[in-house]
Amino acid sequence: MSSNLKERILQTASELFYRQGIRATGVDAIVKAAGTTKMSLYHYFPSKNDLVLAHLQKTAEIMREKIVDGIAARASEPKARLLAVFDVFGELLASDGFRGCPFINAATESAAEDEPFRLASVDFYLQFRRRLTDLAEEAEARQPELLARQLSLLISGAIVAEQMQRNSGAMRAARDAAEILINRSLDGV
Amino acid sequence: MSSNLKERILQTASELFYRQGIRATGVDAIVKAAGTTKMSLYHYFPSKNDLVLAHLQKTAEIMREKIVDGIAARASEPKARLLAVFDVFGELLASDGFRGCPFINAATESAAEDEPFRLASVDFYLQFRRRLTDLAEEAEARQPELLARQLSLLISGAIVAEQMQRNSGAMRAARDAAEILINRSLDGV
DNA sequence: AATGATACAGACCGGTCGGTATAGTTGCAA
DNA sequence: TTGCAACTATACCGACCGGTCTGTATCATT
Repeated sequence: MSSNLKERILQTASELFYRQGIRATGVDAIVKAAGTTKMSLYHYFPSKNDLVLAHLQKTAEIMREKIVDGIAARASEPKARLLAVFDVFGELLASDGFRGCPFINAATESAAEDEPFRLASVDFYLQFRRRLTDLAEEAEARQPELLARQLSLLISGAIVAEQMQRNSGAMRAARDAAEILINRSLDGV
Repeated sequence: MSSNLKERILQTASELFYRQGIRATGVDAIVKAAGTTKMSLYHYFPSKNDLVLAHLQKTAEIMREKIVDGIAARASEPKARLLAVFDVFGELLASDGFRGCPFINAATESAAEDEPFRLASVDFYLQFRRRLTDLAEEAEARQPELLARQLSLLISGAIVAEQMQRNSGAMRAARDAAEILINRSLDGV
């Protein structure tokens, strides 16, 4: 049985990293918010970087789950499932603590090209696009890869737009555009 | 005539802010790279925040110029000018030092909702969308605001996609999608 | 009663942060 | 030649950074 202190530290760190940014969140702040001590934190996570990495991996898992479940709960037909992705994200963008995509943010905060948690972010992004490609193939799109890439552009764009300005209806506009692109790619309309 | 030391400091700071991030760039690093001293820097810019603000304003002006000139150099017909925007950005994304959109990055780095340089970023974003709306109106799009917003989503999305993975052809895919949306909005095809 | 794991308490390290103070140097104009 | 402004040089400030240190309290197992 894994320690729940470790979980609590990771949970607290995740929230702070997402809310304030990774660089902007000091180890002391995490320790204080989690109600523990530095020694305990460094017992479970050898360095801040390891903690960041754990945060990104956990977040990736949660996000994947939310997306998959959200799609399944909304639609079963291939074409409708492609559109459901936008509804899932629309809900995420509308939630209170929304501060943009954790992975885009992390990639932006990491200066160097090869920083470990930059790779984790890229990884999530590629996996997400892969998932969209699968959906596009199931829907028998004419160019599944192209369609998936375009839909992912719309989603990423809407995320950063909403991060700039809340309640701008960005995801709604993205969904409308997606509908056109999907129809065009499926029926040639 | 304004001092060229001030210009040199601002220029140096701009490069470092963009290349390494704003938070990650210390005042000492700027001073050293510009070959001057802290006292001179603080003579022209009362605080690092003022320097950041000046950097964003200058960058915004340069970007606006590049976009306007780039469009004018490529097309004159309203519809072609809408598409030319994507070619302009395509060139920017392909340039060597590309590290994403300075304004998206700045907005991501600013934790608080009301940080001054977050507002500067939002401002540029809104002005850009406004410019797209003007182009869409000139092209007699049926819903100029909606079309402009959707095109801006594609562009923002392509920027962050390219930031995650270089030479991914994101802007090309965005352009293809844009063509479909534009045609649809103009001719009802 | 002794052991070992878990966690807490808090001082401490070298280094960097943004920003300031004081003093010295240059070059140009009256 | 004097004076003044632009600029340099450098030491310094308190605060914070990530990370390590010694030591102690708790508690279940043996």
